[in-house]
Amino acid sequence: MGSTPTPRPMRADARRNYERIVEVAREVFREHGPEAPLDDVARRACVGPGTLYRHFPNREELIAAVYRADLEALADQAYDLAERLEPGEALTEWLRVQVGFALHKRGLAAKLKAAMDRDAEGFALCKTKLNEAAATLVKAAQDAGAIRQDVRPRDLQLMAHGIGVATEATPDAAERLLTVMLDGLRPQ
Amino acid sequence: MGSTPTPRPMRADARRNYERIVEVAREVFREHGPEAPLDDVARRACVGPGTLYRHFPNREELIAAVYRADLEALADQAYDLAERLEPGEALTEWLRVQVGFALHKRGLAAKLKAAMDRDAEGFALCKTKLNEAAATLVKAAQDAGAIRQDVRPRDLQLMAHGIGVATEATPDAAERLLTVMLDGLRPQ
DNA sequence: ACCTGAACACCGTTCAAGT
DNA sequence: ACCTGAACACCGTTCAAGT
Repeated sequence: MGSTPTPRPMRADARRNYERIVEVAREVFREHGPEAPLDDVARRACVGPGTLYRHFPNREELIAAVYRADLEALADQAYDLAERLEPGEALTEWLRVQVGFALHKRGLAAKLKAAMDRDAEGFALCKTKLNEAAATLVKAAQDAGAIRQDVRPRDLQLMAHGIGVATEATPDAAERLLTVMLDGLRPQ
Repeated sequence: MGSTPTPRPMRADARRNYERIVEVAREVFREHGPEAPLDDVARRACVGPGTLYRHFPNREELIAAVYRADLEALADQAYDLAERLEPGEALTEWLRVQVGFALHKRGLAAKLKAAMDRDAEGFALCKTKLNEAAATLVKAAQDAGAIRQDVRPRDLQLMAHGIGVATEATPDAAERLLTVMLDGLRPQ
């Protein structure tokens, strides 16, 4: 399988560069969207373009590095919500959070999903975490009779993503779409 | 307002070029997706890149020219369905068609929506047509009590778009998402 | 080993010259 | 008026030289 053979340690200066690049990339993506020139990232991180490409062979890998942490936080939140709220509410809240995440991100959500669908290396682990989190919430909600049986965890993520990207330009519609979707999720 | 002052007639050879470019662009976009090099389009249409840019100052305008007809057909279908089916069914069918349109298009749907949101000149008219078609179907369905009152025509288009782009890579999920959405649309 | 930055390739865009 | 295609600018990517 294409599993990483040995995640060999990094030399101190290499690690420093790696981390500065990720940090700078986050800023640049926020300022200029996910299509911002990678040369700008390299320049602002004070490294040559070659260094950037050594660490991140393509744009998707850099995006992965930047947003991995956010996605893992999203997975963690699922378990938090599961502890604090009843199953139906927990799932509802989580979907709300996911839509919020997709919103206001200047086309980033779409790029993120594309990268995850294409199995960008850097996403392998956090993709699993997200899937497991979704499965946990959905199963609990189904067992509690809060949502219908004929949806899969994946469906919920897709819906949240769809609503997020669709309403990116008109966030006021997001709430109405969520309402419809949540009503549709109730046992019919 | 920024309305076109006079859509001056085109010389015969200019019109020929214009139409060949649109035709070729449709093929190229289908083959290589909506990011295909415009130079390829120009080359295959046997015109210089300058000619292409004269007619279509940017990629979005070319995309508009290519898909305008499809979108107007989509609007026409709405009225067809409204005649042949009862209001609820007509709306359902139309949403299904819209999702199908967004599907299998290699990221085109997202580009299309972006272009329409940004009000690309070429879309001005067919955008209105689509909005009117959606308004007609939604009003009829609401008057018939087939769907809830608290959704707007725009919401339905956004949902269809969202489902389409979200399930582009996994079309089998589209059906399940549509079911949830349609159930959520019923008067609660 | 890793970094650097010049060099290359590609593609969108412009514009002077031609018809 | 419109078309042509060379030229330019921009940006992703590679690689030889340096540390």
